[in-house]
Amino acid sequence: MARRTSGPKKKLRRGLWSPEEDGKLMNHIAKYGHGCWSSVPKIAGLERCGKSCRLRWINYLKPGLKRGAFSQEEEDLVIYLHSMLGNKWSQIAAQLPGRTDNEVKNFWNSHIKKKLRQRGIDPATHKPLAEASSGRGAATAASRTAVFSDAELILSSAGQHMPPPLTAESYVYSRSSADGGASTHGGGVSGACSDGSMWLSGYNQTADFAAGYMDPDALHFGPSGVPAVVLPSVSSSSTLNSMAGLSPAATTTTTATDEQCNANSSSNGFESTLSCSATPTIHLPWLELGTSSSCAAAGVDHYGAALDELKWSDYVFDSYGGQYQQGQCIYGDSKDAVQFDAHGLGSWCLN
DNA sequence: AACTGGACCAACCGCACATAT
DNA sequence: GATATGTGCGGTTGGTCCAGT
Repeated sequence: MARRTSGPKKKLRRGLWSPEEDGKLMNHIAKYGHGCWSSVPKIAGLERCGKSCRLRWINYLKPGLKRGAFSQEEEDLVIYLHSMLGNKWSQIAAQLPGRTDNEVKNFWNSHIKKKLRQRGIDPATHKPLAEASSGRGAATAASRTAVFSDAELILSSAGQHMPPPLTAESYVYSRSSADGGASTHGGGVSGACSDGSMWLSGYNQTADFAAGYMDPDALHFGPSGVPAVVLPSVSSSSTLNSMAGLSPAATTTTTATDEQCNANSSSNGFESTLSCSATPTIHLPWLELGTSSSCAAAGVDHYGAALDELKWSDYVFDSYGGQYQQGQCIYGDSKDAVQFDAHGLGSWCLN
């Protein structure tokens, strides 16, 4: 962070970004990478502060971002991760390929909060509202710590910018059998490795790695050679049991089926049953967890926070390897829209 | 048609932390 | 060690859209 003498203060633009500004920023980053954000606006000819450029890039322009509504699986995963991590939006977003912390945060505040309240669940504590309002369930991280004792204690002790370490108690949704069986659900695939660890796939692996969402070092290969994120094997479910114990309706049963990570939602969509082989089946009335998300939830992989370690120039020119969608237009109807070609270099999209 | 209120979301703000000088 | 600067994060704000009246 070299110090620089700032020149005369120039009035900076604020508010929404124009397509022209986006084009300038994308062209600049495609050519030079962002390097030092404070210098980006000057070099790129933008009347914005570096911070604003960084935000615009991260939240809107960066390749690989998903736009549009959250899927049910994503929603379930957000709820689960929030129950474990609290308002650690960046960590939550790291588990949702293509989603940004800002997007997750907005989605939480505008959709999920309301949804949970309608179901009588305090979105801050993930406890039933009555209990949450009785004092014991004050909306604090401390209360969550009490609920998710062993896992949460470790999570909360982790540095703010560091992904939490994994413990057996942290990820208790699935204990895989050793047969390496796989199941598909909602576009995702999960299964068990011979060492008892869990694999999960279903994302666009190339793009995800390129964007830094997943660490290739964390890969195992599932059946058919599908690269998958390896999740730690688990042998206990104390945390989930404690979660289940929060609700009078919570029950645990044991299933002896070979089904991997089944999930059944009751007809009213209020109660979900997670069922993994040789695993206690956990009913979480206040968590509507879908199948893939239940497995994905188990994969709060600590590699996700490597997300932004990669600079644009790194993943465009090294990792991306020309995998970025050719001809993708940020502004579909704009003549000024920028495309990224196979080498991640910007070009103008003329419609 | 005009107004109002709520929902949604992009962007800003303030703070904490890391690091160079 | 003190200070300045850069970066990242979470909270908040404000603009836009849309349905309801």
